[in-house]
Amino acid sequence: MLKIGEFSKMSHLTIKALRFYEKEELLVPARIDKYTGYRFYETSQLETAASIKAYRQLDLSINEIKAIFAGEDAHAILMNKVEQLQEQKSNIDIRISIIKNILEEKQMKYQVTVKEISSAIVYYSEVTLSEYADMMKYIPAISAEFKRLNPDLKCSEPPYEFCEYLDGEHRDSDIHIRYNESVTNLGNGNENIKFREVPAVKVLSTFHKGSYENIGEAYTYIIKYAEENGYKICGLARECYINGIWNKESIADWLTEIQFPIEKEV
Amino acid sequence: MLKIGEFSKMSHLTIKALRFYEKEELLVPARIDKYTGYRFYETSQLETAASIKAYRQLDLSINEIKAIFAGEDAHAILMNKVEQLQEQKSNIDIRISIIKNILEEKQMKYQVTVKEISSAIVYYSEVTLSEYADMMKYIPAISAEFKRLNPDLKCSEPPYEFCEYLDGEHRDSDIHIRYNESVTNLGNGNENIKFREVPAVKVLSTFHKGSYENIGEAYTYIIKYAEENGYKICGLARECYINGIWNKESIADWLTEIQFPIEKEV
DNA sequence: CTTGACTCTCCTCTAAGAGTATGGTATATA
DNA sequence: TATATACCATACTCTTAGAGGAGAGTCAAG
Repeated sequence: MLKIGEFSKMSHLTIKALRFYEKEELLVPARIDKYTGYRFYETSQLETAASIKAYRQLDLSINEIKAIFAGEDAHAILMNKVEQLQEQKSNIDIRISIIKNILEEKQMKYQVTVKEISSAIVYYSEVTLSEYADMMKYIPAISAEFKRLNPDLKCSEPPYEFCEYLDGEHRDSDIHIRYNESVTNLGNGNENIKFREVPAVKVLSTFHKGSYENIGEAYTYIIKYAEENGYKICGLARECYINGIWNKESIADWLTEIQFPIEKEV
Repeated sequence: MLKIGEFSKMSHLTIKALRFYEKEELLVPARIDKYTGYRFYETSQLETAASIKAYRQLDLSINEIKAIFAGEDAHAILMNKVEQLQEQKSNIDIRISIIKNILEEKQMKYQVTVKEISSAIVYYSEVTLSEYADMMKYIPAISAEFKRLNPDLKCSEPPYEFCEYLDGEHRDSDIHIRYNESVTNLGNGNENIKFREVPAVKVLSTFHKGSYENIGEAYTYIIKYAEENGYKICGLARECYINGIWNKESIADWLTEIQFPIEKEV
């Protein structure tokens, strides 16, 4: 009979771990002294101890080991574990790729995140602007027309409004855009204003601060980021206006989120 | 000013996470109502929220993010993180390889673990046996001679005794072996009994149960295991006698540990 | 005034032990 | 026999990054 310290040395498991395994009923001492509470192990229990240690080194949880000891299909459990490990590995690969990407850039002006956007009902309107600056006249006009047609229809809270650029390329004139704003229900449209449901989607998101002049950088960055980290863009970018001339005096305070729908992580 | 629920929706962070980030002083609401305790955020804080989210997706800890926000060298932190992730990945690779190895075997008779053996002083004796069965006469004789030479020298508790096979191949006769037993101090030797210090080493370990007849299986298994999982064997195998004829009647209860020194995980 | 939607704080829970405090036990020595 | 030391016991807290829930206060609409 071995006291816990001796058994600990022979099994190369810590005393803490041995006591813990007893509590978990994974490795119960052969005898426990009734009066002193001292635990006594048999050398034959070294085998079980070694099994536990081997399984733990494979990253199996205590419960998985218990299941194996209880006679559950060890093969299935191990195959399952391989899958888990593979997935962990591919997650790590993505992270490494992203960090390396950031390190190469030497600066971290843009932080890109993955978000799940849930589906929403929006009213929308398409128009061709002669120049970018017309946007700030166009949006209030659309918004006003929507309100006139649907005086009782509420916009979502918090608001979700975004612009899509339909040309698929950057333009300084004749900019064909679609303005969207999320609402609670379908409403009345006309030739300018229509309704649709935009489906739930994953997006790559980043925030651009300040003037719209150099917002192109954010687009460039996020597109490069997607390419280099294995995300596939599967839709038009959404430009979401959070702060701008309508509520912030200082251009430095303007804030715009850019979202790129993606298919899935590869 | 946005209430926590609104800010949560816009930032795609949970309310729980936002309150947690406040407690950690990572993202403190722009204003907290003195009487109600309600948190109010500014839209401009979405940027910080996005940064936190981006860093979390890269698996940076809260403390690392705090360090970056506090102006510490983000580059260094990220490079450090890449190293961490690489290491995690190679650990996972080893585990996957081992599990696949096990799955191919279809049976799991042997569990292999990695152990750190600390350095020890041993007395040892080398001899050539005409047959394997002579071992059980030889060991008690050595042990007796050691005691005669060193009546006051104690063996380690718990005992650590092992045999090394010096031939580097399996033999049925003329077996050249070295028997070692760990003691607390150097002692008196002679032409049969010598002392040395065996250095600390990592070993692959497995337990063999039952008769010595088919102990070769354990050797085969562990060698194959080492090869297939990138461990490099860097020394003679040690056969450690735990239970045997001297204390167990039933052959089925005999227990032997086999240890293979390894260099490092590749 | 009530209802329902929000929000608050405070508590516990996660995995697998490590660390520490306090007190009992075994054994060797003086 | 008394004690010093090594060992063992239980019980508590701590680790990550929040999630889940209880119970109570707050806000806006009807």
